[in-house]
Amino acid sequence: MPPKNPSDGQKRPSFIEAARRAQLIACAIEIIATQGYAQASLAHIAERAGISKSAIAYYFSSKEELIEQVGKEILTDAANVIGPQIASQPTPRLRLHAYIQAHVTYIHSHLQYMMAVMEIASNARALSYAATAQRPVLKALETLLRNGQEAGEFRAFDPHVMAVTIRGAIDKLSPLFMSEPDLEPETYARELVALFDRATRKEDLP
Amino acid sequence: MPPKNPSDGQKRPSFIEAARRAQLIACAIEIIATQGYAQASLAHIAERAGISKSAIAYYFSSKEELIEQVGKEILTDAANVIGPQIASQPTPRLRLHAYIQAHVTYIHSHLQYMMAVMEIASNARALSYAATAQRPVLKALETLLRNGQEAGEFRAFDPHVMAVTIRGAIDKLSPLFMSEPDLEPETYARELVALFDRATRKEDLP
Amino acid sequence: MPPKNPSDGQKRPSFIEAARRAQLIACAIEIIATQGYAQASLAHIAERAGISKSAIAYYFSSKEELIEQVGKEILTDAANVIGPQIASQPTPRLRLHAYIQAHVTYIHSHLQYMMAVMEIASNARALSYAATAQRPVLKALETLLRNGQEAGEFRAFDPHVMAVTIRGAIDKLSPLFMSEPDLEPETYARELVALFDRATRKEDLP
Amino acid sequence: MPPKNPSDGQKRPSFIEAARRAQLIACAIEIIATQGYAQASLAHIAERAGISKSAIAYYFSSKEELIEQVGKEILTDAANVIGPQIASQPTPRLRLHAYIQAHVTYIHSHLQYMMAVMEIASNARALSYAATAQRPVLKALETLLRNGQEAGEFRAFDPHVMAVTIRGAIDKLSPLFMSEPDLEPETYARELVALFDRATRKEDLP
DNA sequence: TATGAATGAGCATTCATTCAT
DNA sequence: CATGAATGAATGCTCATTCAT
Repeated sequence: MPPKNPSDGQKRPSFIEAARRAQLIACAIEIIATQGYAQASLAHIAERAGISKSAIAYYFSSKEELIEQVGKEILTDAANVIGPQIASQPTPRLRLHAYIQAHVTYIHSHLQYMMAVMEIASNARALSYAATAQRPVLKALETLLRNGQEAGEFRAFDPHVMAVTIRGAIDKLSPLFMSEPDLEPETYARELVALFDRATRKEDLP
Repeated sequence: MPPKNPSDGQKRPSFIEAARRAQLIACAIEIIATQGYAQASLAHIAERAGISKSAIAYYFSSKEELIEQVGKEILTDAANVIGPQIASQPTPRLRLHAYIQAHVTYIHSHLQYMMAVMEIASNARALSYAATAQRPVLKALETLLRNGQEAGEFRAFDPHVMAVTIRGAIDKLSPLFMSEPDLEPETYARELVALFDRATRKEDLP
Repeated sequence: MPPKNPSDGQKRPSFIEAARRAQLIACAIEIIATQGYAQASLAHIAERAGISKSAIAYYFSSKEELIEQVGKEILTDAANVIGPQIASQPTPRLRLHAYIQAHVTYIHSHLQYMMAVMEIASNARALSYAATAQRPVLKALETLLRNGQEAGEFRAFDPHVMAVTIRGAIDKLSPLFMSEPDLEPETYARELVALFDRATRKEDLP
Repeated sequence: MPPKNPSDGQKRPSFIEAARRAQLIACAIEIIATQGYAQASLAHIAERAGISKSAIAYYFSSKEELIEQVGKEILTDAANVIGPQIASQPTPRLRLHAYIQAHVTYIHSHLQYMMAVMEIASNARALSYAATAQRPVLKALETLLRNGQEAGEFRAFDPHVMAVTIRGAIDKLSPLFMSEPDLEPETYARELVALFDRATRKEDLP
């Protein structure tokens, strides 16, 4: 039962263990993304990983934990890549542009991950974090928008409505890129930035 | 929208059949919307309908068919209600306003139906129509937008991007109204109309 | 799902259902008694009954319910047979004799049932009724003994200790008859009655 | 009775082995007694012992052997404590009194051990010794009783029946003290001695 | 028209055991 | 001396489906 003391100081987390966990998470992502959450049984995941069902139990105390790790893995990576791109921008308006731009780029290049995380979000009603993880994301976006309004860059829209709509546009990206693989993300991002720039900007801005 | 009550005990064999089908569809919607797709087993549906599990097989050749009928029922009703409201508008721009307005209103007043259809869409990957049903909807919206551009009402955006984004905003409505029951649909609709009006309109329009 | 409304008025409980339930209970008893509680998996029970595992689920909502029914079935029958024999006696002393006599006879002739119920009692820590069912039995015996003391038939012993000891003697019967099949129950009963008669009776009685 | 603490780091290979074995046996007893036989998986035992599951295999060839050792350990200790107390008595009648008295006292002060051994006896049907271990105990008690009869101290009862009944009374003690922790063992012992003294003694004795 | 009965496949999980290191 | 890694078997349970009546 290795996953006892994850921070044990000296003892390295047993390289092979980390590898297996990563492998299993990767297999789970693959299956969820390509065949749907319903097909992501431990048996299927184990089969794809080429190990036995019980080996999964050896690394994850339950299926729920595995799925949670999958979600965390993906969302953490996304946040690490996208976050800095937004934060590096000097003004709210540019941050909004970066917000959209970064999301489009990341989603296009991590399609499988994104499909997986969306499958999990919609199917894992039982999983606690699935529902809760979305709120802070929305709140952060609302804050960005409100800052823009206070800075005089944005017009007087309802930040909640605007934030929800932007998230709606972003959440459409995964299935979109999935069903239209030839879609160019750069073009799409430019269009989307323009769209929300017009939707948010003050009348008298250039 | 409630299934016609089978009060009239006439001999017509197709009547009772239609009633039963409607009843089963209604029960399925209820369960899917309130308890999630995973809970919508034939056993649960039959139990709620007060009939035997095998009776379902009599009216629907498989669970898949039942779920498909549920989807069709809901989407047909929505189209019947929303469609005319859009069509009655004289110009593309007003049609877009009506498009958004009608969707917000309909979704807010048919939350259960909408939740059910979204549950189905995300969980029933096997169902063929789930993916395909979305295409014509999107195409119609794109046509509306293109008409507006041709009529000189809209600016030169990519109709595909815009259509997807509008659909994204609309698809967010069900979970939104679900988690924030006090949200006023009129206010939300007004904001959303304003948002996309700015996103679409020509610079030199008032 | 037949086990819904057990008292439905007209509708007979579907003869075949009663038969299957009885058959499954009988098979469970057999396995538990002969091979031990640990071997009484649904798979084994189904195999012995010649049906599929899922058929068990059709008649019993869970394994726990099946086991509970087994326990109830046995204890009810035992109470129905033994109870009247005790109650028919005019005095506490004779009731005690009948108590012992009836238990020895019943257990000897229902060895399998008794083995099963004891297996269940010791292994089913989780099953609620297992532990609780023993208390009233003991309390009833204590009352019998106390009545005998008040009637002047018994000496001044602690009824609790005596009751526990009598139950201890009775609980030994099943494994005893099991391991010594040639033991004559009549002789054993006579000895046991004599034992507890001396243990309970007043000095000055004949 | 606590496992000898392996404080002395000497080289003798058998010492550390004995310590580990004792430790594992102690952990097994704790778990079996407090959580039941069903919870006594090797994983749980290893966890409580703070070692790995596979280390158990190093000291015990199988789970069965471990459990057998647990049983032997407990029964040996009990025999060592109780045996001399009985043997020290000069007459069969006093030996019987000591037999009961010593058992009550030992069981009350070693409740956990006794609970463990009873759990094992009822759950580990596969273990050969479980059934066989009881026979010599019973035979010894029968001999004691027969000696008393031959010495003219006891009346002419069936020694087998009496022995089984006395064992029945003793086997009831563990669950009794468990469910009624305030029960005074001295009082209980006195009552039980009196009970069986009357059950065994000759009529004409004082 | 409707049901009760039954099934086989699949599910997540637990367990004692084995083996290379 | 001890562990981490892995497994196959088994368990209780759910489900959509089938079939005779």
